[in-house]
Amino acid sequence: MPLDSRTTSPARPMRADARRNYDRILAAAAEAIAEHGAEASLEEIARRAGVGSATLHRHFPSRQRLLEAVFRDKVEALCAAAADLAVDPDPWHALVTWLGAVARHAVSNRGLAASLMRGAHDGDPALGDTCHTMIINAGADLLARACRANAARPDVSITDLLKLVNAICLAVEQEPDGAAQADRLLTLALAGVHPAGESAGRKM
Amino acid sequence: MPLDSRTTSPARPMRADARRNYDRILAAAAEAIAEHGAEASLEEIARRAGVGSATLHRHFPSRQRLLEAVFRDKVEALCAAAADLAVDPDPWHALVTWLGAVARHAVSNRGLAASLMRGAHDGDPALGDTCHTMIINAGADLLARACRANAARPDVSITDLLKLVNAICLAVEQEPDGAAQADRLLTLALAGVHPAGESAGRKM
DNA sequence: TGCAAAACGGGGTGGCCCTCCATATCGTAC
DNA sequence: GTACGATATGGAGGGCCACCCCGTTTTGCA
Repeated sequence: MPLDSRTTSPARPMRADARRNYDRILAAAAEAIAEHGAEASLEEIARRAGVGSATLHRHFPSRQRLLEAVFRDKVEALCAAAADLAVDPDPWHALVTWLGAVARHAVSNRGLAASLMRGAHDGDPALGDTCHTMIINAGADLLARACRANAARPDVSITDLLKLVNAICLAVEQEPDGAAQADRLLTLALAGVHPAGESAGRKM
Repeated sequence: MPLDSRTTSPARPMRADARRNYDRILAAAAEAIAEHGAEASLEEIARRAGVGSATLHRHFPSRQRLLEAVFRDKVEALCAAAADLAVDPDPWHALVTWLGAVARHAVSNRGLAASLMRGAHDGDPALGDTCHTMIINAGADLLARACRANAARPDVSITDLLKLVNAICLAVEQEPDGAAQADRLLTLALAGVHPAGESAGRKM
């Protein structure tokens, strides 16, 4: 798993000490975020990692960057899950299952939802494959398949769906039974509020 | 409009200077929140109001309290709108219209959504009629009417709906075209993602 | 082994939230 | 009008934070 482009690209490899500190910070950040959420103190992360705060800021110029690095492997797992589901015989079921998985990850990794959402607009434009675009690409296939099977409305975009999922997770993030609530709300949103779902539901 | 219980209840009226500062802080907070969202600096609000930070903290022991005071009249407007819609001949339309209004308010008053959501659990329990419960009560009637008319699924609660609305607003809050996106997502969630909305949409 | 480039981190700056307490102001009783 | 207790004030200060500067150390290559 590439931790940083410079660790893999031959352009200019990281120095050994830099690499070591990078990894330490990442590990400390994962711990801290699990405990205190995405708002964890950067200074405490540096302290835990045994590096100066300047070193943390040099490796990760913004909190967003750090979150992306920490969550990258989790995001990759989601992308893999999407690939697996791409062969599910029921495209709608595949889509719904995957969105549920996204929601579960987002709820259990506090701050993932917010982090991914922010990535959409105020992240550095230079950063090509952020977690955000990775997830979008993974989901787009599932949605396209569902559309082709006429199982999803054609005017729905994957961005819409992911925003909905992230919105829900963001909202229930700090409730005790977040996972259950997220599941409930997501099901509700996907099914619609109308009892039989006839077209009246769309006239709004 | 009651600004503080002590301004109306005969128990112990506020002193004139206290009242003046209370109003100034409220006005400054409204300005600051409109500019910087609900995370606006409390110190800056105090500065704008021309009072010391201690005075702000005395009048509003928590940020939540301040937000509630600022948003109270807006919330009251929403409650009034709900009352008006309660006589709409089409209960589903009334419900949807009202939720749309809630969303519009939440988007245009950055932080309202988050503020109301937080009010649900970590607000002081002593605070009886928070904005949160005011809105819940207002919406419950509309939903009940829609249910009675078989226009909304009976297993949906007003809490679910409001959470959904707030989630959406929270998520699109800092996008440039927030209002449009919120509308889009809300419509989507209410209608469901399925094209015709047949029961498959609910099996998830 | 020598040395330039790369990386480091202590400490400073400025911001934030919140609290204490000496001081100023208000409302009332006379 | 004045005196006085209750009430309200706000500046100073503590603790925490993000972020940056720059003298020092480490690294890796020649």
